[in-house]
Amino acid sequence: MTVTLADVAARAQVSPATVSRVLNGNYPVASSTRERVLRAVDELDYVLNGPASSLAAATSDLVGILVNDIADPFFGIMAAAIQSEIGGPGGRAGGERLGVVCNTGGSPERELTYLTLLQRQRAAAVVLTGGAIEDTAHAGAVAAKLRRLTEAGTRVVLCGRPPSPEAPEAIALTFDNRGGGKQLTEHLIGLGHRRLGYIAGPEERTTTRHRLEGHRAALDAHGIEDDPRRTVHGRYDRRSGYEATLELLRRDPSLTAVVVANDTVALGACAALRDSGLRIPDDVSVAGFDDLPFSIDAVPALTTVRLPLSDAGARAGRIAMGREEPPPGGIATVRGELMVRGSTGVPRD
Amino acid sequence: MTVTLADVAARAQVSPATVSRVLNGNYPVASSTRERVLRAVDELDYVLNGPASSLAAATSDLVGILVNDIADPFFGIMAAAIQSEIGGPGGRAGGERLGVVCNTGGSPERELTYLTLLQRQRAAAVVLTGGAIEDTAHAGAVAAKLRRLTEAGTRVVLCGRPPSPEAPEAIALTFDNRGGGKQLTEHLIGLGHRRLGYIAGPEERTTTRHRLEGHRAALDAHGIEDDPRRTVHGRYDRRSGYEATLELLRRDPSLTAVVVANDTVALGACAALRDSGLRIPDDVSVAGFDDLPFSIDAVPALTTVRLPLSDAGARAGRIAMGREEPPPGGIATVRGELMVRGSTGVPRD
DNA sequence: AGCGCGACAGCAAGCGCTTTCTATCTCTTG
DNA sequence: CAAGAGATAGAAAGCGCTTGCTGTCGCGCT
Repeated sequence: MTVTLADVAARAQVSPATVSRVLNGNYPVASSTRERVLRAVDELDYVLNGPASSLAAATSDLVGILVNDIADPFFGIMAAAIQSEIGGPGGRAGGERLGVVCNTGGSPERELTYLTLLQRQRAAAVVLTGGAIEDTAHAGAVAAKLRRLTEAGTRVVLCGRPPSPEAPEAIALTFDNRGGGKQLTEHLIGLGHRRLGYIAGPEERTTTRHRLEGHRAALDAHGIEDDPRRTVHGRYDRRSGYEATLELLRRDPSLTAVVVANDTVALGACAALRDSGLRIPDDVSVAGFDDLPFSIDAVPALTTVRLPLSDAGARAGRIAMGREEPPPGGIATVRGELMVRGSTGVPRD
Repeated sequence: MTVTLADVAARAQVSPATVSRVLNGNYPVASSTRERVLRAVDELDYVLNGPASSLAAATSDLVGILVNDIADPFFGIMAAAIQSEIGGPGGRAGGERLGVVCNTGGSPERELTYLTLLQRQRAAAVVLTGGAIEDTAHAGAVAAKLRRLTEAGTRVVLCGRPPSPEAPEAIALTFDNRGGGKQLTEHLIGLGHRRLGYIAGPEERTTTRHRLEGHRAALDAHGIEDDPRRTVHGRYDRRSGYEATLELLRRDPSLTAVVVANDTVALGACAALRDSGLRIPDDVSVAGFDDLPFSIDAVPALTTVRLPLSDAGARAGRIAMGREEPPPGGIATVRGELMVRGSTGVPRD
């Protein structure tokens, strides 16, 4: 048998109520009593029964963090930052919460399932990270779930994800993907490039769309025609970047620059260019996005847009814990910073 | 008020017991009744109360995954694999479990706290990944916790972590770090290197120690003296690799090869060498460990030891779910595979 | 001296589910 | 055709905790 509150109470010669109060510290208890109780807890090696506690108190100490791909440092970094603000001994005592990260793998069903599971656990808060899927039905279902969660007292925070008009209660910390994409392409145009390829992420994703829109806005602003054949979609992985680059090169060998969905994909693009006998940036410039840790180690180092992943995550975590005021209007835009490095240069000839 | 089982029962005109049985599917229910219940569930948009359910059933559907650094793909990849086997809609219906990853940040206290939190939640299983901290007191405390968890019916699996003699109930899938380290150094020795630097991970970590032991075993086997000045310890990050390399070079500029704790650190080492005007592998060969996705994109591509992170994680996940037999004796060693690539070559002159 | 009040401690009523034990009812089977 | 075997459904007793409500003191006031 495991030790229960009652066992501790018996040992400390007090009522279960008192033990509960000592443990929760939300009610006056004489210090002598408290000590007696704590000693008993220690001696019996008592561990609170979470489910029972959550049931009785109608709240739990779970905080869910949804990520699209936990193996991707983009999410890993955010998740680490969020979790560090959420609990365990990282935060100060009192609100000892269990920050749990759930990997949706980018699948709509899994996203919904996790949300349900979290709702079932009566989570204290939920943080959704990264781009959303742009499917009306799915977006509606998610919004409905978020609304339900909010109603049930769960705090909902979006981190690096655009606000949902259908779930306005959710606090949103959005990345300025459009602005970042624009900066990147403008940088390239400024260097003199006119024939730019674009390797986009998966379709139907807000992140993909926004970055691409920024790119197009830049082209447009400089009167460069946007040839649709110069854009290729793919997954957010290295392999995809490799293949997309080959495809782009096949379609138009005269490209002088390639703007890529993110750094991971950009690495694949670089590999494809090298394997095609092209030098970076002499023959083709390459630009990534996110500024993940390894990007500076690419050879040449990747020009990219740095997103303050860690800061944004930490802030989202604090908001989720109710430890920081939400931004006015419930929405804040987080900007990226253009990092010009060796992978971009003036076009050949 | 949120919807309860009783509400559903009323609506479906059955008893709460029947609703529970329909939901759990562990008791015969006439299909007409089942349908009526399911319809009611749907109409009322009912979501089970997890804590109540866990309390009554004395089990929960939580599975904890402890990682040292969630921002590190090494852990991210394992966590993704474990989680994919654990639940959400990834697995087949029935065992819908919430796989939650907890980031200890390599801190002993956080590790223990998370273990307690999971114990409190009456987790169904716990998977500990990555190297353990070699501190007698802490190891003892962890072992004690694991024993308690096991006693309480929580399945405990170690993935990429050596078995603990004090907690023999835990199933262990260990990486052959020693063997991998040895292979790497032997490869270098085979190429003709005699003055090898070694950049180790943090001290007091099993992974660090084992890889280093493998390195030394190889040196020893070939009669090469192990000059302690050729070994530097550091953290598992890029920065640390950069600094350690500079230090190594300062101590002995005649080094012709550097064996590094892992790929991330190796990237930093490469950067330091480049910044020092040394070519890889012409002047100095570099070898990493783990074969993370970006390692092949380093220039030159990193020679390293590939660990089947994903496979091992998946297997650990299945074992944790009781869906696969544990290895005989509860311990299995997972070997790495030497990947020879461009970053290692014959020594100069 | 009599009261009121603050500071503690305990009682007991749930929280929403699971599950054992029982009660029916419908079929087989001898 | 009676009786035992299944197949279903319900009643009710918790699971271990939290918390509103009741005491019970001891003490400062009037």
